[in-house]
Amino acid sequence: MTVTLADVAARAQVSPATVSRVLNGNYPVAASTRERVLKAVDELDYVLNGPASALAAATSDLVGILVNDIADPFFGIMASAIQAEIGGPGGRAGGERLAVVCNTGGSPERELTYLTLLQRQRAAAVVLTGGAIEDAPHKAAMDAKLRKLADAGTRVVLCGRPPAAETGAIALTFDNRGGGRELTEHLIGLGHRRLGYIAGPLERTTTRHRLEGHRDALAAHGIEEDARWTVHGRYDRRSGYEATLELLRRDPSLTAVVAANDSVALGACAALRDSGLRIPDDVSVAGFDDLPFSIDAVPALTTVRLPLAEAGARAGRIAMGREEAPHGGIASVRGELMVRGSTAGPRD
Amino acid sequence: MTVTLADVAARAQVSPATVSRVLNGNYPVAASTRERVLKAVDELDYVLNGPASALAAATSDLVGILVNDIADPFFGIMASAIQAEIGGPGGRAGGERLAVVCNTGGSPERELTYLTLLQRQRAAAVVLTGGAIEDAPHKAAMDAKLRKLADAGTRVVLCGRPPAAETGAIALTFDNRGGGRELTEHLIGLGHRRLGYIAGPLERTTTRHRLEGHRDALAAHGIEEDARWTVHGRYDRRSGYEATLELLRRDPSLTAVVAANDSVALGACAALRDSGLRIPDDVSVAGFDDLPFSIDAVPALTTVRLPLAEAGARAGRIAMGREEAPHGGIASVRGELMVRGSTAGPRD
DNA sequence: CTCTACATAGAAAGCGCTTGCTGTCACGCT
DNA sequence: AGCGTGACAGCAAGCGCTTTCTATGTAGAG
Repeated sequence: MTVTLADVAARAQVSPATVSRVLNGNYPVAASTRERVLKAVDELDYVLNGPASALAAATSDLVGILVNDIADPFFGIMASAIQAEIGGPGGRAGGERLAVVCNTGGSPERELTYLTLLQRQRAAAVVLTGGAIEDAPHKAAMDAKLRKLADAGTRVVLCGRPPAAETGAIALTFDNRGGGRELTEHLIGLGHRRLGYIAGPLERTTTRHRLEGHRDALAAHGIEEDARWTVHGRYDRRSGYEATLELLRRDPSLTAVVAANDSVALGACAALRDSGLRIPDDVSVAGFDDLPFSIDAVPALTTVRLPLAEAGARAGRIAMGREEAPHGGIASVRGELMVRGSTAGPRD
Repeated sequence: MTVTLADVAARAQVSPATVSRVLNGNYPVAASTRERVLKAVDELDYVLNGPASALAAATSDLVGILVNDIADPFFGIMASAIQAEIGGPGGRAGGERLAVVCNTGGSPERELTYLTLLQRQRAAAVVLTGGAIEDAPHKAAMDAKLRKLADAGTRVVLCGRPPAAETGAIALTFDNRGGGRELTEHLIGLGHRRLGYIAGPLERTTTRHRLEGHRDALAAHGIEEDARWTVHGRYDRRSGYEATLELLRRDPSLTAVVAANDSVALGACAALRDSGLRIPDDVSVAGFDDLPFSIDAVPALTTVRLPLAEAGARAGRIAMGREEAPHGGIASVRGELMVRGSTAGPRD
């Protein structure tokens, strides 16, 4: 049968209480006793029963990380950074924590369900990554859930997601709007006047913010936007490919294409090439995020670098209470424009 | 305070046992009673206490997924597929399970520690992805651990990892050797006779298998390998870049470079370009895995496609007991050679 | 040499849930 | 009418651990 605390206690000739104290190390235990206990633990190959201690202590060492798509490096990088700070094994933090990465697939229901599951596990903290969904009822439900989690003592941190007022959640928000503006301004500065924009899914805050930044830039430079210049799609390569063809169909005179993110931009590049257009000679292309592969595109992608790993690490530390939350519980994280080969002045 | 089962029972005017049974749904409960209970649950906003039920039922709904690097799409894709099958929220499987993605960072200790943590949580299943580490003591420790997990009722599945004999683990192994052989044979078929090989870290089984396949192919065609043609590095772009420069330094007459995986291949491409060499005109390049971005390289990468998502899904189903394990507990998953623009006949 | 104080160790009461076993009805059969 | 039989519902005993409170032994203080 499975070895229990009591077995260890018996073997070490001490009470279960003592064994527990040795294992948790927060109560004075004489060195000799401790040693005896440790020896028994080792000999019996004892492994603590997680659920039992969680129940008794009313705390758990699980930390939830919600991501839209773990197969996407955008989330993978953040998750990795968060997890490193959570201090799974190897982390410097004392107690070993288990990071639970939950893949919502961008679905509102799953987002909520995962939160419930985490609440059920009495998670020590929860980090939500990536943009939120802009649906009033869903947002209300999420906020209520977050509030409840926070009330139950779970630390809630938003990483790359807009603040959720009144929920007690700490927010590290990406300045998508600023990045979008800067990127488009760069293109305008190069002389572009007819810019296509491949946006992400309509209902995501990230999509809206980046698009707003783009439009802000256009407006600031007196460029009137043509409704045909914006196409919505998903945040993936395929979508970028198709959207670009659509854009080209609508207005073949576009001299630049701004994509919702790097994957979309790569798809755009492929579509342009397949259409016989050269980058950046005929059409400039810009992405967003600066994922690792973006520099390997040919030509290398001009994009806005988001400090994914840094933000994730910070979110992780805050979740662990190892770093103070930003003032007001909200911090904006800026992106950095990376100008590379995929953008240049228009031909005409 | 927090709402407990008893509170719900009181409100619904039934015993705690009945509430539990309604919630777990595996015991006959009259429809009217069930309704009353559900109503109370809803009204009180009750959330089951995970640790408590895990303790009482001696089972948990946690499933561990061990990956080397969650930021790497190779693992991200598998993790995503596994998770989808595990049936987190939205999964068709009945009980909702929480996937715990553990990032080992390729470290043996962390691998082991995570396994202990999972054992502590009494995980329902554990899926280990990617190659194993070839260190006898570590392998022994891992096997012992896996054996223990299996004995405790945790289903253990290896996905893309060599079988671990006598541990009771089901293995879905990638045929890295076969893929490596096929890839190099393709190059040889094109006429290449001087092939550089950028291998991964020495201590990984994946590295060895792919390299062995490469050498098998060389041997089969009577090509004597020059020791200078193999360089070891990490499985990342950077490493590929540096290794390629090293390879070029050692033997500038190489006409092809075979990389340990696609990221490395991308780095190799960059290094070649930076060295003024054209791909594939001057040097052919081949990768491995066929990650999504590989097709976007210019020229598109010739590589061996590994059915990551399919294998992950299968592993997930097996872990959930939703699919029968392969005969003998071991199945080999083949890769498929994808010939694209980055390889062509040598110039001379 | 007695008394107080401190450092440890143990006893025992739960933590919130599951489940085997024991009722209790209401039927329908003989 | 009597009773076997299901279909439900409840009782109560834990699951394995943490932690408060209490007991004990020893050392320094008076």
